[in-house]
Order: sequence, then C-alpha cells, then structure tokens
Amino acid sequence: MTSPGADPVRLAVAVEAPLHSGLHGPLDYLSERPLSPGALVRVPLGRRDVPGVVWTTAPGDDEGHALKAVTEVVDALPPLSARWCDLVKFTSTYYQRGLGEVAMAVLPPELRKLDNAGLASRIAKLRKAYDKPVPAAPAPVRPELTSDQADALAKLAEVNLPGAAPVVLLHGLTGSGKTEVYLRAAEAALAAGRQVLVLVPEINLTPQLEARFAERFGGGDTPRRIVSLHSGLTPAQRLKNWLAAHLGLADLVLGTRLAVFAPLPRLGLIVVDEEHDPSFKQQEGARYSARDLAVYRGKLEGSCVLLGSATPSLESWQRAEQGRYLRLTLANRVGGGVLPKVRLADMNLLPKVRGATTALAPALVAALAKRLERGEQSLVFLNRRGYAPVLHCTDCGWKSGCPHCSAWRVFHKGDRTLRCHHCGFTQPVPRACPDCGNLDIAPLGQGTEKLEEQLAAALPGARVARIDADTTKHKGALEASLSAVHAGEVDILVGTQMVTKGHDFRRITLVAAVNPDSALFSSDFRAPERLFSLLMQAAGRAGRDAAQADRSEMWVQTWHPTHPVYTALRQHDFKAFAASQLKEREIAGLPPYVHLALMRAEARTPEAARDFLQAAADLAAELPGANELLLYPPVPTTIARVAGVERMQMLVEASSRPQLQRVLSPWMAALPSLRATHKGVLRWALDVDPLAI
DNA sequence: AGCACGCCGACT
DNA sequence: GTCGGCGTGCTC
Repeated sequence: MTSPGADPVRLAVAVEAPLHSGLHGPLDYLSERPLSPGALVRVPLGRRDVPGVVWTTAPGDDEGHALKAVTEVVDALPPLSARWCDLVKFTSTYYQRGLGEVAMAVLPPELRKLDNAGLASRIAKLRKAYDKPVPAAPAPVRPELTSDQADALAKLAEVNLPGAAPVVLLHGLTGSGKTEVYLRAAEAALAAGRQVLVLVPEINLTPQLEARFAERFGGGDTPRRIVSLHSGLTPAQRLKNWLAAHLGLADLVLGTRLAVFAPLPRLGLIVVDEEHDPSFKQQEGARYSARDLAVYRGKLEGSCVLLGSATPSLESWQRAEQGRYLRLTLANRVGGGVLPKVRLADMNLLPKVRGATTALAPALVAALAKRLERGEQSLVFLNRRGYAPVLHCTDCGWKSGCPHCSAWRVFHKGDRTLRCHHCGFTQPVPRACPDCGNLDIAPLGQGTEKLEEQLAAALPGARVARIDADTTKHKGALEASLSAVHAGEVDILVGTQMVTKGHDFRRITLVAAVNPDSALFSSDFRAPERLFSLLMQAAGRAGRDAAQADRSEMWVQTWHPTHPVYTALRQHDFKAFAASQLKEREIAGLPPYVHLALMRAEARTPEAARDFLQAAADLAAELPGANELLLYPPVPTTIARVAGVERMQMLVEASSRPQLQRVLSPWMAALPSLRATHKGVLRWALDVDPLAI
C-alpha cells in the first residue's frame, strides 16, 4: 500500500470512548495517506472496529509506541467543516462529555453503520433526485406586512450586515406574525445564496412550519429544497436529509434540537422559534441547550441568529436589556385581533360546601354556559392527567404510594388502575384499604378525568371531550379528537398542556386554567416564568378568529390572585413580569446572575449516593480555582427514588461562566477514580446550566 | 460502554 | 467432559 517516499501520517481521531474508560479526547492512529480533519474513518478500538472523525493531523514521526492503522477512510463523504468540528468541541467541553461521544451522537445513526460503497450509492441517488426538473409550482403570494413586521424587518436589515452576525430577540405575542418575519428573513438569506436553519421545540410543530416554508419557497422561479431533521424520522430518511444539508443540496433545514448540529456549508441564518421552550435543553448525554448552541454557532459561522418568542427566557431577555441582543417587538395581532380579557376567579371568596371549596367557580361555570348558548367552544386546561393524583383511606390514612418510587400513584378511573407516572408500575385499584380493610378509600385532588366529570355535571347537555396522553395513546386518536373539535362536535375541550401548543381552534372563545397555582410552589425556580408562558400560550388559543376576539376570555382559578404572574397576565405585560422576575433572581442569587452546574448521582441507597457526592465535593475543593466556587451539600432530588434507585444531587455555583468552566474539566477527569471506593454508585452525570434545581 | 477472558456449577 | 453464569480488565 505504501508508495515509496510517502510517510505515514499520524491522526488524532474522535471515537466514541466512554467517559469512565479513562480515554479522553481523540485517540492516535496512523494513516498511509494524508487526511483532512473532519473526514469520517473507521478505526480499531480494542477488539472492535468503530467509526470516528479525524480531528487533527500531524507528520508521522512516531514517538516510540506503535500506533494502529486506520481501517477504512469513508471518502464518499465530504469532510465535516472546521466550524462543525468547533461546535462539537465546544459542546464537549462546555457540557463535559467525551468529544467522540458528542461527535457520534450528533451524526445520523445510520451514517455510523455505512461503509464507503453504501454511502457513495446513497449520495449518488440523492444528487440524481435534485438534478431532476421540479414541476413548475405557482409563485408564492406574500401577505402584506403589518407595520410592526415592516419595522422589525427594516431594523433587522440594518444590523444584519455581512460579518456582523447579530443575535436578534423577536418578542412577538401570539398571533402577531412572527412566522412571517422568519419567512422574510429566510428569503433574504436564500436570495444571498445561503442556507437557513430553523429550530422548533417539538416534533409535532415541524410539519406545520415546514408547510409554511414549503408554501413560500417550494415553488416559483427558484424552488428551494426543504428538509426536516428530528428523531421521528426513519433512520434512512434522517440520513438522507442530513446528507442533503451537508452536501448543500437543501436550502432550508427545519428540525428539533439535534438539528443545531446539521452540517451546513453555506449557513446564513438560524431561527430559533419559541426560544424559551425547555425542550431545547437535551436531558441526557451531553445536556446541551440547542438555543445556546445556536447563538454560539451563529458567531462561529458569521450568521444572524433570530430568537423568537411571545414570552422570552429571562436569560435572553436580560441580554437584550444589556444590549448584547437586538430586541425587536411585534406588539399587535395580525388583522387587528385583541388578546382575550383575563379574568381571575379568586377561590378564597367561594363558599365552602361541607368544608370543601367547589372545584369550579360559579362565575366560570356561568361563562361556560354563555358559550354553550352562543354555540361557541371552550378549552379547559389542567396539567394533571388521571382522575385523582392520590387515593387515601379515610379510616387509617393509607395513601396510594408507589412501592418503587417516592411518589404517589395516580388513580385512573377509565381502566380502574393505580399508576405510577414515574416508573410505570400499575395495579388494579384495590376494593378496600390494603392496610386496614376499610372500604372507604377516596380520591384526593383532581385530574383531567375528574374535571371532565365535573364539567359534565355542572353543564348538563354540554358535549365534553378530553385530550391528554391517555386518550391519545393510540395512533390517530389525537387527529380524530382534533377534527371533532374543528367540526364543532365538541362544546368543551378538557386537556393537559398538549392542547395549548400550536393548535388553531377558530371557534374557541373561552380558555380556562382550573388549577395553575400548583406550578407556583414547585422546586423549580423557573416555575413562575414557565407558568406565565403556558398561560399566555393558552390565552392565545382563544379569539384566533378576529370576529370573535373581542368577546374572548381567559379564566384563571387561583388562591393567589395577587401573585405577579397573574397580575402580569391580566395586563398582558411581559416586560413588567420579566423585570420583576429578574429582580427576584438577582436577590435570590439565581441565573442569569449566577452560573450553575448540577451533579447528580444514582445509587441503591441514598447514603451511597450522598457519600459519592461528598467525596466528589472534596475532590473539587482541592482543584485550582475551587475558591471561586460555591459547593452546596448533597440533597435528594425532587423525586428521590425512581424505580428503586435513589437519587441525590449537588449544586455548584459560580459568579461567571469562566470560573465554573475552569474547574469542571479537571473535576470530571478526577471522578472515575472514586469508582473504586464508591462501588454502590450506579451512575453520575453533570448538568451544566440545569433548567431546574 | 462493549467485548473478551476466566474460573466455577448443571446438563446432553 | 462443555455450555454458560457474570466478575474483572482493557481499549490509541
């Protein structure tokens, strides 16, 4: 193989080597011929043959020990760009995961299995399908811009100069036409010959937005190729779309968080829709925030990043306040519609019946009845499925706990089961109390099943339907329920938060949140922000039809009517809410004023998990820069035991990102040594910038 | 994490 | 005799 005079080249290759193996960073191999960084290869690792990405190359003077040779060079694939490698490297160091692990996790799984020949044939097929002439489609009709949209786009054009790579926060309330701004910004990027990346929080939201982009850019004189990237695609489809992006054949890539790693040779614009959405944070492996990586990638690629939301994250909002992001505002609904009037039902003022407050405020029932009379629809929202969150024995006090988790099992009346929503443990409802035999076991609290009953009882004759994870388990069930709503076969729709996102119910003039207070007292410091966002989103479901907008209402039942969340909601005032929340975060010493990482450990016993975390803290305290950190004592996680595994966590705080980052690498490198002395620990994980603590 | 080696118990 | 249980150790 070796031609005379050609020296072997030494390569550092990023391969998937587990963290605990002690193999960090790329591994060294030899190649008979020079290879460029970003090339896909197969290399021997132990007794296996694994895929890897060439990271760096160096002249081949060997330093003593013999290196193994690369098994295969996947020439068929053009090398990944230096910028792509930079994004992967950043993700690896910032979120503390192995370089190769990150690189392999963000490549399509199918790619790792293919050899040169297989890949070459896929690529050939893909190129042929484009070359094919596209049937002529009518040129798109572009809607007239509102003055808000026109202003925003003018300002965007002012800052989006070549090389400027601005980050723009588009604050636009529901129905104000954010999508049209995305479309126009995309149009400009496409016209300049660049590719556009659009990130959405959920797979369900991709088809809708994809259709909007296809309608605008799929036809006309220069039809554009649009592909989607998310985990719902078949492996073959995902590979195909990924290749189309990488080869520059796709002009628009639309996808969920993993699409932030799509290789795009001519990237010109990144749109992050609903940028505040928690789904952008990956919750396993490298726990990256796709929104934050999009901002980093924009800088890297010299691309404009457009972050859009009706209720921006406080992190993005603060950066806009500081002038680091440009803020553009869409304050009015397209077509002159108004947001529904918000009405608070103060539960403290309701009379008690047999010591208990009625579940539905009479004023809300009256408002629902009015909708029935007028033939309009209502949406009643409760973020808790099942009939009741817990059963209890009125005699001995027994409660329906889960034997494997530190959580209650939920009573589902539909199939008469007790179900644990954390580990899935399900049993038939006992006829009598398992502890004392008493026959009087009663449900406590309220879920969507019960709410459905209560509404039917309060409004005889109303056609009530329920949409939640339980009613939509079977394929097509969600679509069937939604079309029943659209066909006007339902008067009152009961649902969990899955009904609050995206759907365009034209005949709904009332949205009610029955028990939103529960979110206010969760351990999650972002709970008020999330609740506000959720309620704003829910409010946006009402009065979508401009003709009905003025008599649309959002009802909120609450025991805390003076809470800032509800005050701000009533005034539709995100700015005031953000200001008050940021003030609170500053006083409490929470992000974005401090920077956090959360170390979690799982073990058979809480003591083993705690001892491990304590030992990890002792290790951290020895590292240079440790005096800049605040290490909190280990505490049990919110649900301490899930499926028989005990979970503890330890918070690490620093006043700046560099201070935090400085200690993380040596700390994570030192941890595997604790395995020997802490054998009870099943696993540990670090979450940088955790969503909840 | 894989994947193999290795050193003990129950089967054709 | 060997098939296979999973403890232990290694991977540029």
